[in-house]
Amino acid sequence: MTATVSSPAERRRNKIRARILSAAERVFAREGVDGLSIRRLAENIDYSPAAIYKYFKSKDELIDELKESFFELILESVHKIADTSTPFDERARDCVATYVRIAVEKPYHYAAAFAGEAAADGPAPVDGEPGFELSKKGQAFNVLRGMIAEGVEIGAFRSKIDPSLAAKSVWASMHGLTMMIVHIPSFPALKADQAIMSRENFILFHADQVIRGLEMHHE
Amino acid sequence: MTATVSSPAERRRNKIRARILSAAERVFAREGVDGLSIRRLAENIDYSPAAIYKYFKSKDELIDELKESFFELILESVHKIADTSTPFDERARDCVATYVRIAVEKPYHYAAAFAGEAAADGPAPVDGEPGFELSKKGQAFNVLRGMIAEGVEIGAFRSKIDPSLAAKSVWASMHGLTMMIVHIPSFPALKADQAIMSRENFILFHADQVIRGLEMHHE
DNA sequence: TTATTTTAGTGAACGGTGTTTACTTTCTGA
DNA sequence: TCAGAAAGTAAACACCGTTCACTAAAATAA
Repeated sequence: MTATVSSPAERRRNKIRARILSAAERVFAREGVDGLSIRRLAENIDYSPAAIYKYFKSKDELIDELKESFFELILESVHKIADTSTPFDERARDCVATYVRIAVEKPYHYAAAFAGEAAADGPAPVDGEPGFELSKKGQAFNVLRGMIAEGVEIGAFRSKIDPSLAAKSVWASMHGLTMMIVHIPSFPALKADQAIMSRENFILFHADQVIRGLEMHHE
Repeated sequence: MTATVSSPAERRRNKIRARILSAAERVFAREGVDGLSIRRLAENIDYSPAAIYKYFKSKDELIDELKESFFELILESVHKIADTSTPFDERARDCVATYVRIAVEKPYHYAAAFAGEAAADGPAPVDGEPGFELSKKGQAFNVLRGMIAEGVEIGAFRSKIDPSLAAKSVWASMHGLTMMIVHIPSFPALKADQAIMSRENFILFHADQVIRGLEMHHE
């Protein structure tokens, strides 16, 4: 279908670019941004350090691509669940829980995806700013907003809720849990004299808690 | 009252240590952990870089002290509100909102306080592990747990809630909002066609949302 | 007071980082 | 075929945290 617009040279170039990225991905997933140095990376793929700069403007740009494709993974997974036909409550809970689960599997990716922004590429786009809607992160946010709008429509959530606003609040809450788990390996450990809750169950508990904040109160 | 256990030498030493810390604090608050280099710091206070190591074992140790005294500030502020006699609902909301406000005033401190842990000093202590109760972070957590326990006692919160567990969930939610604001300067921006909510109001909205998750549902 | 030991502070170096520049080689399009 | 672009490199620049051998000064013991 798609005409082969790429020349052989171009294809070879993309292949090497991809090889660099995949080598970077391996190191980054295991050791994070500090463990990944241009020099080590270059040695891994048998190039000189300077060669990397023929393919990427900077280390930041390289890592940005890793982060973006990581969020693509999250987006796919969440989308898959959002499109299910399971009952709304369950679906909503699974959605947010999945977000956390995937993120926790690649802690360095997730942490870096947020940590880098303030310093680097200038202020990161948020909902309502150009660029956000296009980013994978932005698309994931839109899925979340859609679900909340659906909840309001079917009467599960309070009617005065603004989906955009609520989505940000829910996102913040799930982001917080994720960061906690990512940064504090033993989270959520509990005192010896109390019932120990597994991480998986805590994720569900937290998701329930967050969703409950949106629900109708029949008083 | 307190006997002067410190020799003149010791006092002078502490004074220089404090001068190093305060110079570090200034740079760190403005430029974060990456902007603060031992070499720059040494130049600021007219010492050689090596001199710093007579007072601190490593850069990490120095920064740990900045983080700890930052959380002392948070703890103080939250404690002050928790001990008020204002109505419970309001008090709870102010408590969590204050946590976010203080954190946002020193974004680099807050981010570093969590980001550093996974890599550096070994796994950070959580509730139930030795060391946590003593840290300022741990003490702040205990204030939060106390408030939730009070809410359960007076019947404002669902009775089946375990305060320790719920406190972790609430903490995660507020942590998430804080991180969002810290990392994404324009958070929570909204679309042009929607009502724009100020950061301050969003913090309160989020706090309400989180607390609502704990409340009794009268169905 | 003198002799000894501890402490404060330093300059130079080690091994590491991201990045740039000047240069050569290789490939490609006309 | 041949000019020009692109791929790749070695060497350097300007940083970084940290250590080590060393001197000078202060505290302690005799």
